[in-house]
Amino acid sequence: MKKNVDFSEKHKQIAIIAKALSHPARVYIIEKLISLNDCCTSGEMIGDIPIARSTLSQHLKELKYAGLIQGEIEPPKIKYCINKENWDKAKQIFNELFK
Amino acid sequence: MKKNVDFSEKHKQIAIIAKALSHPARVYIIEKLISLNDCCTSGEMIGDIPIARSTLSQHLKELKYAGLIQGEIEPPKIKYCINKENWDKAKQIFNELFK
DNA sequence: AAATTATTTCGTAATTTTGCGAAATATCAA
DNA sequence: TTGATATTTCGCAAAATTACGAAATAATTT
Repeated sequence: MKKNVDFSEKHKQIAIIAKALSHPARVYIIEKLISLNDCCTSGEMIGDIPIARSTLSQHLKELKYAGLIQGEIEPPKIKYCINKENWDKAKQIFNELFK
Repeated sequence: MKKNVDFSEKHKQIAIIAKALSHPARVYIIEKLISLNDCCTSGEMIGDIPIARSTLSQHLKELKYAGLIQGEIEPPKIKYCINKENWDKAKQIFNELFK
């Protein structure tokens, strides 16, 4: 006997973005990329935060999965950048919520 | 051997608020209270979402703990309301992030 | 080919989150 | 005082998150 209701798509979407921003490491990454207004490697981030490289890598992966960032390979480095399109969508959704 | 760095207070604060909003049930609760521009009991919420009463209660507790809502006892009901002061703070912080 | 550099993936452990139903709590009505 | 109403707390289980170090990958330099 299941209830004939579900969370709305909008509420799910907000939750997904909020979840992506629900760890200080991920907030740091996003703010870094925004404030630089440029891309950045994980090696350039690791010195600022108290976690291991492999853990940082996991957080980058999550942000990528959520669509908020993207990685550009530039051997032997990987430059991470804001995914502007999706970030703008997130912006809209949150500006609406916090209107 | 620990690194001599920590996440900034601001990044931690953003993460805490984002975490509070990282589940569709909690987004639903917040939006409900905002759109009503009024308070609301858990009984008035439960019909709209696919979770048990006890689970809803837990989500309300988390939002209360995060400071985003508050409960006003009006026996035998409890009316939940936005904590306007803290919601406005959250607004500021996120409007800054999504500027 | 071996070493170096930058980063990720793997394996694992500890902790937190999410969820439920049953039982508890508290107030009001009959 | 018994019953009805509204909601929470408890006990538990399943799943997800966070974290680390070791090993793997991939490209370049020596």
